[in-house]
Amino acid sequence: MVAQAVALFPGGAQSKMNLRKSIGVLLQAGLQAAQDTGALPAFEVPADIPVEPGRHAAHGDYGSPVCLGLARVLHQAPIRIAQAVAEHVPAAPFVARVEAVAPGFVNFTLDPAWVAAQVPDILATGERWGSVSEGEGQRVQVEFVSANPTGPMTVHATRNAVIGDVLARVIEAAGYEVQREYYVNDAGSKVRHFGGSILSRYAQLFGADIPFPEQGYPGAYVTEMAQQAADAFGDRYLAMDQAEAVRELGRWGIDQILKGVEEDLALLGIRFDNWFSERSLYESGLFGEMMARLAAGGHIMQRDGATWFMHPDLDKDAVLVRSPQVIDNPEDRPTYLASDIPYLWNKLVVRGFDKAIYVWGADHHGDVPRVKAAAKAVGLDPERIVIILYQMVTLLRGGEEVRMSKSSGEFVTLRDLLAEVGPDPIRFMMLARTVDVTLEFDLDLAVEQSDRNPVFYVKYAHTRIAGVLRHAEEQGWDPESVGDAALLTHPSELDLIRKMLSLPEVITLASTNMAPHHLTSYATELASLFHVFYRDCRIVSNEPGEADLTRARLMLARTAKSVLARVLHLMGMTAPERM
RNA sequence: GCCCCUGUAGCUCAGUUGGAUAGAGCACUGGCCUCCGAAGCCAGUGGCCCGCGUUCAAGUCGCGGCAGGGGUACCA
Repeated sequence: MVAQAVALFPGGAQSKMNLRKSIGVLLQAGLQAAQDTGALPAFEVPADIPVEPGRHAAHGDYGSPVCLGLARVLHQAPIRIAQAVAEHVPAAPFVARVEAVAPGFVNFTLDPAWVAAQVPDILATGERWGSVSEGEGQRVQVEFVSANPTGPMTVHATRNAVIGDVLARVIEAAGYEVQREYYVNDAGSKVRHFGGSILSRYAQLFGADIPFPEQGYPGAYVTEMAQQAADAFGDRYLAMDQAEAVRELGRWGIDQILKGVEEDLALLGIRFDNWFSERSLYESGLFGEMMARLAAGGHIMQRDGATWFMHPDLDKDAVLVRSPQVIDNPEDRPTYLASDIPYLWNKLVVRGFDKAIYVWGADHHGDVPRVKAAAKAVGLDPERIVIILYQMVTLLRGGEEVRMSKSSGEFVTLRDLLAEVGPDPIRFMMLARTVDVTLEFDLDLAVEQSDRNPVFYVKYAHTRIAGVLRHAEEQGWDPESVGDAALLTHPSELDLIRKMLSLPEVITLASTNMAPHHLTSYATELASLFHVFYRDCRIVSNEPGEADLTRARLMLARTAKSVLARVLHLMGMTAPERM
C-alpha cells in the first residue's frame, strides 16, 4: 500500500471533481505503482479509466472493470491484475476499502465517516452544490426554440424550450459560460405569407376582398390579429401599396407573435439573453461575404439560374442556397441553408463562442450534414457545432391522441398547456425522457394531483422536509444549528448522503452527454432516499439523551432539502415550502 | 427508394458510452399512522422484437430482417 494521501475530493465549494473521476485517478495511480514495484509488467496506463457506481451492495460504492481489459495486453488473468492493482492503490481519505473481485473487478467502498463528514460542506455550499469545472470557463451558446414567429408556441416547440433551457442550466453548472439565444426567422417568404394572411383577414373586416395567400396561415389567431391591427391602425393598410402593406403587416405580426412567445416562455421560467434576427445577416452584408468565401473555395455552383452549395461530404451533388425565382428583393428567397452559413460564422467567429449548440426537432435531421459541411467549407471545425435532435411530442387526452395539424391551424399551444397544466408538470414531463424517443404527453396525468403523477413526488419530499423543520422549530429546536455529522451512522442516513454526493457526477453526465433527462431520475431517487431515511430515523426527538442526534439529523434534513431544491431549480422547477 | 429515431414488465419509460444478479413509476395483490406531512413506506407478480456475427463479457457494437414514427432540399 502506497502511503500517500490523495486530496482528490476536497468537498464543499472547492470541489471541482466528482467522486467517480477521483476513483479513476486513484486507479491510475494504483496501476502505475504496481508497475513501479514490479508487481505488474510495464505497460501504458490508460488515460481514461472506466468507473461505475456499484449496482449491488456487495460491489461496494464504485467499481471498475479496467483490469478485465488489461488481461490481454498483460497476458495475465484479470483477477491477478486486479489484486495487484488493489494492493497498490494509494490511500485516500474517502476510501475505506479496495477489493479485487472475480472475474477481475476492482471495487471501492467509501468510508462511512468521511461520507457523513461531507454533510456540513454540502449544506454550506448550498445551491452551488454539484457544480463542476468540466467546462473550464469555455463560452458556449445554446440556441433553442427559434420557432417560426408566425404563430404561437406549439407543444413541440415547448419540448424544445424545456430541453434547451435545462441544458443551458446544466452546462452552466458544469463550468461553462452560457448564452441563450432565440433565432428569429424574420427573413424569407414566410414573412410575406404571414403578412398576406393578416392583410386578407384585415381587408374582410372592411368589406374588401384581398385573396388569402396559397401558403397562408389559416389559424383563428390570424383573424384575431387582423382585428387588433384594424383597431390600432384603422384602414390605412388598404390605402397603401399592397406589397408594402403585406411587408409592414408581416413585420408587425411577427413582433406581436414574439411578444406572446416571450410572455409564454417567461411563465415557463425561460428567458433568452439574445434574440437574433435572421434578416440582420442579409442587412449586414455577412451573407454576401460568406457566399464570396464559399465561391473562392470552389463550393458554389450556378445551375438553372440558382445558386447551389457543393461539398464532398454531401450525399447529393449540391444543395440549393438561393432560388432563381427572385422578384424585386433578392434576399426574399433564400433557403434555410443560406442564412445558416452566415449565422454560424457570426456565432463562432464574429462573437467567438467556443461551441454552438443547436436544439432542433428531429424533422430537421437532414440539415445536420449540410450545416457541418458548410462549416468545413468556410474553414470552421465542425466539432464546434453540437446539434441536439429531439423527437416529436404526441398529446394524449382521455387516452386518445390529440390530432394536431399546423396547416389547418389547429394545434395545442404552450398557452393552453400553461392554463391547463402549469409550468412545473410541463417541465418535468418534457424532461423525463431521452431526446431520442417520441414523447407521449398525457394531459390528464399532468393535471392530476395524485401519486400517479411523478412531478409531485419530488416536490412533496421537499415540502415534507420543510414541514419537519417547521415542526422542529415549534418544538424549540434551532433550525440553523450545526450538528455533529459523526452521529450520522444509520444505513439510511448514509444512503441519502451518498446520493447527495453523486450530484456532481450527474451534472457531469448530463452535460457531457447533452442529456438533461438524467436530472429527473436523480431527483426521484434522491426524494425516495429521503423518504426512506424519514421512515427509519426519527428526526425530531424529545427523548432525553437524543438532543445531539436530533441536531445532527436536522442538519441532514436541511442538507437534503437544499440538494432537492438545487435539482428542482436545475430543472427550472419550484421548490415549495408547502403544497 | 434513400436518410434519421425507436422497439426492454400489462402501460409509460430508465439502463451512466461493452461489464457483475437489467431498474423505476403506474396498474394489480397484501401489509404499515396513539410520535416529525400516508402526495409516504414495505412486500409480491412480471421483461430485453427476431436471426447471425464481433468479444473473456452484448439490452448496449456490426450485418440482415420485422414493426412504429419522422425526413427527403425554393416553408424553415
